[in-house]
Amino acid sequence: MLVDLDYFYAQCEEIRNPELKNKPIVVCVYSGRSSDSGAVSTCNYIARHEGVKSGIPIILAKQILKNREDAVFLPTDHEYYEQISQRIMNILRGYSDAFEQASIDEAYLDISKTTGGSFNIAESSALKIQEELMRAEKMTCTIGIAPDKITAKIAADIKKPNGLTVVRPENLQNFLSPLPVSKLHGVGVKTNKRLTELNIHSIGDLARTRVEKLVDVFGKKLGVYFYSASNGTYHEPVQERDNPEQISRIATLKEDSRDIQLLSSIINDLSNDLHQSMQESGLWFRTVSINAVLEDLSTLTRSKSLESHTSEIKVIKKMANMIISDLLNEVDQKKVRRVGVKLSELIKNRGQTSISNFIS
DNA sequence: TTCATGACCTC
DNA sequence: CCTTGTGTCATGAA
Repeated sequence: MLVDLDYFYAQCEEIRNPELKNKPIVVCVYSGRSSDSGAVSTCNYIARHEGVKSGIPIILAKQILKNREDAVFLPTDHEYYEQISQRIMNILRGYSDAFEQASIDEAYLDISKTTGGSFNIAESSALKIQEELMRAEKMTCTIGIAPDKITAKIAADIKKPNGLTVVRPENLQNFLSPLPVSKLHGVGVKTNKRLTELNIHSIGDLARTRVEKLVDVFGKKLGVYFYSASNGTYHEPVQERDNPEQISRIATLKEDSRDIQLLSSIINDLSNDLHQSMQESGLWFRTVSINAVLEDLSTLTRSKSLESHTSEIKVIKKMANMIISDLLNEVDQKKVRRVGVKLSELIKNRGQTSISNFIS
């Protein structure tokens, strides 16, 4: 079962302030370059019906909604959404044999045992979940149920918001085969184009393609994945995600620059933020990366690794500053538009009690 | 094998 | 007109 919380950030805002419920709500990530620079994170369905969607520039959303005087534009309040998410995830976990939170607003539940494999029982569990989330948090969600994670996710996409779609094993092939390959998790614009060039349009087309050919074109992992997912034989288990692999912060500069003083101070802020978050979760790092988006929107990454893990803020700043000055030299005249710091090769530190310490 | 990097994807 | 954050994989060099 895949549970997807509907238009999550915007719905959180509706819950905080129910008066907004009959207005178009647009939750925005403001970049600070100019008053309305930035992009739309999420919006409610009233805004969607007018043509607003995730990812478009805020200024374009304002254009689209210029005749809706009731439109509301809000900045993201991640802490608040996180609190609601955590409470809901705890409720959902209670319905599952195994639980996997995929993002702030999505979770997979293995319900094989609790339902004894019955899709009818699964369907009524889904309705119960929807009732409970409404009662406890006033939140709607959309649920997909299927024999595997990939199909459950596609199923949830069929009817939303507040929807429920069940794909039973006997309908699996018929459900999947007519769908466009772009419905598959992992097929974005680029991959879709490559598949189209191979005359592979539907998931059925993909299922009929020899796995050797897919591996040839897309590599081992993706090729095998496409083959099993399209044939409904993707059997990856639902499993709790452990510590993150990496943690990063990124900022957009007020204006493009290559002033090392300025860049350095931004990097220090990002480093402080990262360090705090590492402390809270008891993580140590071994690799520091700098990600830069230049004025021409090209991006590049540079990284350095230590011999052993550490949690020292001084080390983050020192490495990050070394990398950024090298990087400025490398790109000679180009200015920087955005800069980010990433810590990776993470481990849970000693002294912090956790299951992972006992495993290793 | 490990490291560094870019491409791509998702939300 | 162009945000933020997390993750996977392929590739080539060390």
